[in-house]
Amino acid sequence: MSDATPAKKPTRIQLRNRTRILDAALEIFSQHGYRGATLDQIAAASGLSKPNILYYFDGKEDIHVTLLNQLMDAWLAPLREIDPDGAPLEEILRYVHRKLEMSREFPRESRLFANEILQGAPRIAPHLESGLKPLVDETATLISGWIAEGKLAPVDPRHLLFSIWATTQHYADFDAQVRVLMEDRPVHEGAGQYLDTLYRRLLKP
Amino acid sequence: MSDATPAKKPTRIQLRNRTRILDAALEIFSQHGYRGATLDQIAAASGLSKPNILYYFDGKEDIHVTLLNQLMDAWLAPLREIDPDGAPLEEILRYVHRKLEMSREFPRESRLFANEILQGAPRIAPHLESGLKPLVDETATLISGWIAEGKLAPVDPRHLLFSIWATTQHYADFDAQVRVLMEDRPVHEGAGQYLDTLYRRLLKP
DNA sequence: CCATACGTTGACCAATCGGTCAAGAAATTT
DNA sequence: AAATTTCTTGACCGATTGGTCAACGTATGG
Repeated sequence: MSDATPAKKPTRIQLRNRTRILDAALEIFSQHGYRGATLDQIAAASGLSKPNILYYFDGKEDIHVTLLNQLMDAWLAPLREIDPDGAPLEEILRYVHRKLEMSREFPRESRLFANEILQGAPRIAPHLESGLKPLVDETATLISGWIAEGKLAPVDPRHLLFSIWATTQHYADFDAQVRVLMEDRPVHEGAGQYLDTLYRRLLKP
Repeated sequence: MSDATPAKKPTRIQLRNRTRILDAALEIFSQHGYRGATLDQIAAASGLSKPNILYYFDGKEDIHVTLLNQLMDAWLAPLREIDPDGAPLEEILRYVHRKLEMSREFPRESRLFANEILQGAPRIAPHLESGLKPLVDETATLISGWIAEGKLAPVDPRHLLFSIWATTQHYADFDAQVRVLMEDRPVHEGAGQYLDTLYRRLLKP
């Protein structure tokens, strides 16, 4: 986006170290939030010195913003993959399972996002407005069309999306609570089956 | 609970100031998280000086723990009010609406809780184990009984509770996102109607 | 009205924070 | 292998943090 620097050619070392830093930062930020994370923690987790980290990024906020930018793309991808020409119910269910899978595979990303929204989205608000909102509007129109054609039971498309996000991301964001309450039970399998039932019964015309 | 101090008689002033501090702290903690909140912010918000705050509480963590303790009670109350002798579907739906109402009326408490769980529940874990878990086990047994009697459609009771928490608390915890996507639309009314439909269709035998 | 406990605060402190800098170590180019 | 760019870091800095303390008000009961 705002790439003012020409940034001619990223060295092997640059690429490797930037990746290391971002991975360590994702771990720390998602665990402690923006304010709770410290550069020293990120330095320790990445195996680099603090000044060295500041050599690759302009500062703490720069690292955080970079992470959020990367995150938004991955976050929106599943929504983009909903096929307007597919079978409506199956398309929605595929989206649900995809989101649930992301909660299991990328819990740190989910928590990073949750932290940011919880604090009022101070750094990601522009992305919500310019990236997420148009896509949600578009998807809502698509779903409304499906409903009008009688291919889905009538529900508010936006609240439907909210509930899908809430129920799937819950397993990543509230993992600490889920783990206490589920003890040794297998969580993911049960969740997949439950959510499938939930949205199938809701949406079947 | 762990009231080691005799604490003979709380003065009028003590009660008033402790309340002030806790209210201010709830505002600050829920907005910035534990680490993001500062005693100076809490002092400013409560209208007291920082040393005065330390006169009423042993420290930052003491304030936070006190808030979480108060919160757990309020959090469990609706779950306790599910009537084993009531009509199953209506009891669950009443619980859903009650939780949604709490998200609207006490969003700060919801966000405080979400923050704590997101960080791995470092300070509230004991309460989850000793307070929430037994109650959830009990409720799960109750719901399983209702299902066995054919009064509810068969679903995993624990995942059902997770989805209720997730969908209702979402409107408080992700308010920043919801507000962007809903613009001027009335959020709460639509949410109530949507969730009613969602859980009615899921649970109707 | 005064003694004693309660309440309040400005000034201060050690620790930690994000960030700087100069100087040296490794690569890379010539 | 010399020159030049890239990479790395120990030492340091000002600002902020949670918390302390001595001194000063203020309520209250005898």
